[in-house]
Amino acid sequence: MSPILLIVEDDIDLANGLITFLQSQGYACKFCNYLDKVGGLWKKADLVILDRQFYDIDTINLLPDWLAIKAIPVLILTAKVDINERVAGLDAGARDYITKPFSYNELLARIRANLRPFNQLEWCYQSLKLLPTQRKAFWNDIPLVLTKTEFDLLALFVRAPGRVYTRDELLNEVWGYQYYPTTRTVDTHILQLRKKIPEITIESVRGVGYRLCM
Amino acid sequence: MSPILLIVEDDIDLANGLITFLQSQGYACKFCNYLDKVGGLWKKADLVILDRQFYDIDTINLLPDWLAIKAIPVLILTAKVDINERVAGLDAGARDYITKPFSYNELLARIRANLRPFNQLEWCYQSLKLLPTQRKAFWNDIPLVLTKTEFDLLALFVRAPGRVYTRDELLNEVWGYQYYPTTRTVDTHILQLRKKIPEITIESVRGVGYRLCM
DNA sequence: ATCTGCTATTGAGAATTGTCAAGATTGTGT
DNA sequence: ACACAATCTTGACAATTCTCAATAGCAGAT
Repeated sequence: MSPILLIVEDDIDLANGLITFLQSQGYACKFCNYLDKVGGLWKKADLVILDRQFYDIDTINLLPDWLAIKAIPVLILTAKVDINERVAGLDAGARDYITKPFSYNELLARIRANLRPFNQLEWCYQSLKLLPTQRKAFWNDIPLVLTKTEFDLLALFVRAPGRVYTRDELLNEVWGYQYYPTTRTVDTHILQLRKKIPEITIESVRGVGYRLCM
Repeated sequence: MSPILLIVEDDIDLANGLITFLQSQGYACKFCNYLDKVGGLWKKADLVILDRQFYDIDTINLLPDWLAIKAIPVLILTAKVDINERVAGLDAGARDYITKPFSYNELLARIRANLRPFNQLEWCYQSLKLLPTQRKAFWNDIPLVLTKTEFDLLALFVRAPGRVYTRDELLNEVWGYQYYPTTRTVDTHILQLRKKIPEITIESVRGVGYRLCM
């Protein structure tokens, strides 16, 4: 399953070039040149390439709101080379800052570098260790017996400890977009996890969803 | 508990300047100019600033081994500006690549960006801190217990301190367009917030609405 | 002084979540 | 093809928490 890149750019020619190149490198690309559609696409992306100057709007002002939707790495693309501008961009939540003109190869390297944490071989949280490729989980190196759904659910939480996932988000991420069991199903599986690994705390956030405690 | 930075650098003068500056910014620094000691210090660090050219050694060749000890963000510092060199650095596992001469402020921003966990975006107002993705709120790092509605309401105010929201605006933003309880409901929740966080001032603007004071 | 809008408090009802057990589905071995 | 086991889904019910409207009293504006 190849990572999904979201490209937010007002210059369609530049975007087209980018998309062609990135697709040739095996990335699925979504393109957006309407700001009001960014929010919807953001949810489905794994990494965002964001043009800082979007017509007359400075996109870093919108960045915090978007990151609140889903915290994923953002590479800002810009013509501004001023250092204070870079600092502002990074402090707004961007992972990286690339000035135009840029080399495709460098962009690619930075995409790889920022996507890397997502396809790590090993996820750890406290004494909990997950090996996603082997689909094995351990508590203090003692193997845990988890079903497929339980593992997927736990993996999602471990990748972002402390983050609150709504039931809808969990259904999307774990069960997939096409299939919608009732939300009771989520609860039941959370219950299972809590039973199987009493050492970890999965908090309910009333009215919102669940969170793995930090 | 301040983050620990490991500085691997052969130029002691440069390192001293860096360390002085970074310590003044609240980071604990460890310095290393013997490569065989890097491994030991690596374990204890939260982030590494690595000079690419260490005497006659290209440190990116050692990077994968070090990262195997512990996967932490590495910022490479270098005089090499060539793009292929940057790509090589990032592909070796570095999170970022900074070319000399560099600005202290930009370095700082990149340290912050790389130390910040993916989901740890913050909205701050005075001693009030909100983590939107975690839906957690703190006053002076003391956690506040807020319900969903209270959190949403507070988040709205914190994102625009000083701005006056009318009751209608609050109903739209927090409760959603479709649902209209009486406006008394807003008052009740404002009251609740004031009770739970006496330190912040939510002003009533008579005849208009409410505002978070600056 | 009067009126309008704000504060404060309460309890009923609504909504959400925890828990369990039964039924449906899938996978496995014979 | 069959039986058996493991897993997933669902609905029911209880327990809990939250919301919101109604009320009364208060304060500022004109």
